[in-house]
Amino acid sequence: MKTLQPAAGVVARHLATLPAFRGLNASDRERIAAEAFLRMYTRGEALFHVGDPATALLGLVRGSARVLRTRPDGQEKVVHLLTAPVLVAEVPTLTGEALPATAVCGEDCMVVAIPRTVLVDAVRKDPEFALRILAVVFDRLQQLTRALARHGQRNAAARVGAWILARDAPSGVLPAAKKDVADYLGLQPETFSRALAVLRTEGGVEVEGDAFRILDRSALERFLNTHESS
Amino acid sequence: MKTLQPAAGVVARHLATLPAFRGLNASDRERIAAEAFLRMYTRGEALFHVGDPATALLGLVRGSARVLRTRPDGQEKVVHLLTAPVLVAEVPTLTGEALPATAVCGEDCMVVAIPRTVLVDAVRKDPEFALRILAVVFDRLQQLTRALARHGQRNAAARVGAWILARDAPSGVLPAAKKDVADYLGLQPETFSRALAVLRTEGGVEVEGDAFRILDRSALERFLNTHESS
DNA sequence: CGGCACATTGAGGTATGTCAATCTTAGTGG
DNA sequence: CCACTAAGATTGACATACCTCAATGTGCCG
Repeated sequence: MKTLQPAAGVVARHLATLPAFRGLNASDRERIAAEAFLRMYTRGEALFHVGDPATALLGLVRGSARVLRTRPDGQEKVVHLLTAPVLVAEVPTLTGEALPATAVCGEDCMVVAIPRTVLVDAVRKDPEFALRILAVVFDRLQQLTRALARHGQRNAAARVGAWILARDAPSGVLPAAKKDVADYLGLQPETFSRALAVLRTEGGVEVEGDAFRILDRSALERFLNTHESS
Repeated sequence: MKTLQPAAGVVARHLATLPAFRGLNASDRERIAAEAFLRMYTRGEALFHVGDPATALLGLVRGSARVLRTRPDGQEKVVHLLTAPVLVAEVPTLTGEALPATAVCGEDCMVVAIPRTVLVDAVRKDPEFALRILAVVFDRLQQLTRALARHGQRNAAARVGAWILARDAPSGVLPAAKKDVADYLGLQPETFSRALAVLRTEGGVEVEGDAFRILDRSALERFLNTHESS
């Protein structure tokens, strides 16, 4: 990890890319940016570990990361896949709780770190800002309940297909190594691999390395509909 | 659904049982209570439906309910099991989003409904209150990520055992019909039933009807440890 | 260029889903 | 208050999708 001292305004520009900060007026943003830090992380480095005090809200402005939860038996499960721009650890930072999970960079990342005190002040001064943060959290809750509803549901191929469709982009790059995406979807790497093979032949999806492309969206939707139930 | 006109102070007393409102000082609580409603629902009745506008925060003060998410194919999945006292729909109420799920009473319920405007005012006037709400939301996020991490993990019996252990009570009553608990845990009713049978013989757990009791906590923990992996 | 982690493909076992029949419980109405 | 009815719970038999183990292929980073 390396902390940068960027020119004034640079941090503010990065802030502006983040949800919840986009809606802020420019002067408030600059005020916050003045007290924030810019940090660089390298692939594989941890943004934070379970149990760490939440000293700052992190805005992931470049790169991607995975959030891991450690189970009693020591195994780790991917519970989130993060792609910039996105907020991380906003809730524990506000409530003062310890961080409940570990986050690891999937590639080199740039992060805007906003110290807890600065964030809490911002919420106190501007309740609307608190509501914007809540909107972000709401989104996260939605995603989680969706993921939960999806889990154990459908066969592996349909689950993967639904996830690709939910990415809402005709083409793109997997936000993590396949084994981590597999873990996130609750599958073994082998099953994930086979599921992709099925989607290639029947689902109108092209996958090469970590790049994917939806060749035939309607074919994919049809495939999902014909594999609705478990 | 039936709306009551209780004596002054009654609503305030119910409010005081709810997380996030407990910490409020008495006068603020009374002010909010004066503008809140008390509602009674009967078993099987819906507290709200997906897509409804979130007009009020609901404080479930008596009874229990299940929160359902409808999948594209029309099937429903239990994503939360609620037991009083607990807040429902606080986030969409604050952010003004539509309700993302449906909630159905598992038994007769009593609910304190706090109109959106009253809640938003309270948050605006008292940032500390906003943070307390965030703490509640944080808890929910935690539960969801835990549930997600648990899902697809371990065999059925271990998953059920872990859930019972997480209830954190030596004995109690299932918060919903077995089929709904099963659904919540991502299992078929039959599998759930068999899992309970295993826990009875090997896990030191007694189950009769909807009542359960942990006869031998260490036996249960040992059982879970020996069935760690999937 | 070499080593290692990841990805893919194959084969086989098993836990869980599915279908079906019986038993129990709770809610309804006489 | 009791009998009736329907929904839920349980148990068994069977099918299958996924996990596991293993071997090979591929790409990336040092």
